[in-house]
Amino acid sequence: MSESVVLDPVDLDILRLLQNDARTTYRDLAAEVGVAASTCLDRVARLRRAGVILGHQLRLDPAKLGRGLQALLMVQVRPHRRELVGPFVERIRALPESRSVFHLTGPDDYLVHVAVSDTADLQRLVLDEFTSRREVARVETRLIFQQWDCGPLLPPAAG
Amino acid sequence: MSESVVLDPVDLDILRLLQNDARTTYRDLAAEVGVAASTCLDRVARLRRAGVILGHQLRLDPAKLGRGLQALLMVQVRPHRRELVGPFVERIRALPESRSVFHLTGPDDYLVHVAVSDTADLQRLVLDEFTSRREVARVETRLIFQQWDCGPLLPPAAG
DNA sequence: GCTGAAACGACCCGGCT
DNA sequence: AGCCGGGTCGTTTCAGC
Repeated sequence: MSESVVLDPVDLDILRLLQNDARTTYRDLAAEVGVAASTCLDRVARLRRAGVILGHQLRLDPAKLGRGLQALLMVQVRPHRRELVGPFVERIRALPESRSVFHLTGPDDYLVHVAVSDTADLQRLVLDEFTSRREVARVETRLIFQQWDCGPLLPPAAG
Repeated sequence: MSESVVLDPVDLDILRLLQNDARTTYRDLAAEVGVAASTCLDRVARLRRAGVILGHQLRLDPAKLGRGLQALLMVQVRPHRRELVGPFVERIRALPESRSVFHLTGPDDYLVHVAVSDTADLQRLVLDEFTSRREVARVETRLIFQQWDCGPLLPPAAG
């Protein structure tokens, strides 16, 4: 499923540029990477088919949508068995406050990134949707002061 | 900076659809939400100007790029002063392995989401880029088994 | 906010290296 | 095979209503 794909420098340039702005036209792309526009089209289609490109996503500002407070919830689910954690994850994913969910190694089984209106909203979320659940053994809440996104995700230098 | 913006049901529908596929054409968008294509264009431009829409991003599969292992690093930076943490964050952001960085409340000051090739690569990253730094007091590494993205980020129901 | 028309970009195809 | 160039068609975009 996740076999590595052979990517030449042109592919990497294309990905690098599209990571900055996924709406860059093939014409501009072509001018930057030094091939014809139609070739860019072919390359992108190939990367899409190969599963390297998963999709185009809109990045929104949570604060502008009335969700100015973000937090990470570290959750222990006990007992940690498939028939319990499957429904748990699906319930959490369906919450409008959830942004992403991680299943982790370590003492905390899950980490949930949430965006809420304020601390009262956060308290409600934690109490009603997490600690009230029988399978949730423990929740630790960490507020997010600030978040940074990092440079484009690209393969190791060695190729 | 992050004042809330007035969004009517048409704006919300547009955001909801674009979150699913940011490449939906204005023509299709218009048909779905029940306004003219040019109106959709105006709405999106307005949402962009208002800062609700931050940008269009390509979602890539880290595994396909030779980064099949992801982890969260919880980092204590001591002393936790501006002149130390500013450069620390910038250095971490510049690493090709970094995906995002969070400044948090709680015992761990920073959480860093990284994507690496394998455990050897992760060990190298932790030893060379984190624990070897004087300002890094402690690093706790949690592997990511699985990650889920959640539904579209939208305002609280009350509107 | 809609309509229609002009400009623009995406995309397909046939030939070329 | 992969790359290019042009032609066609759909989309975006803007002026006027």
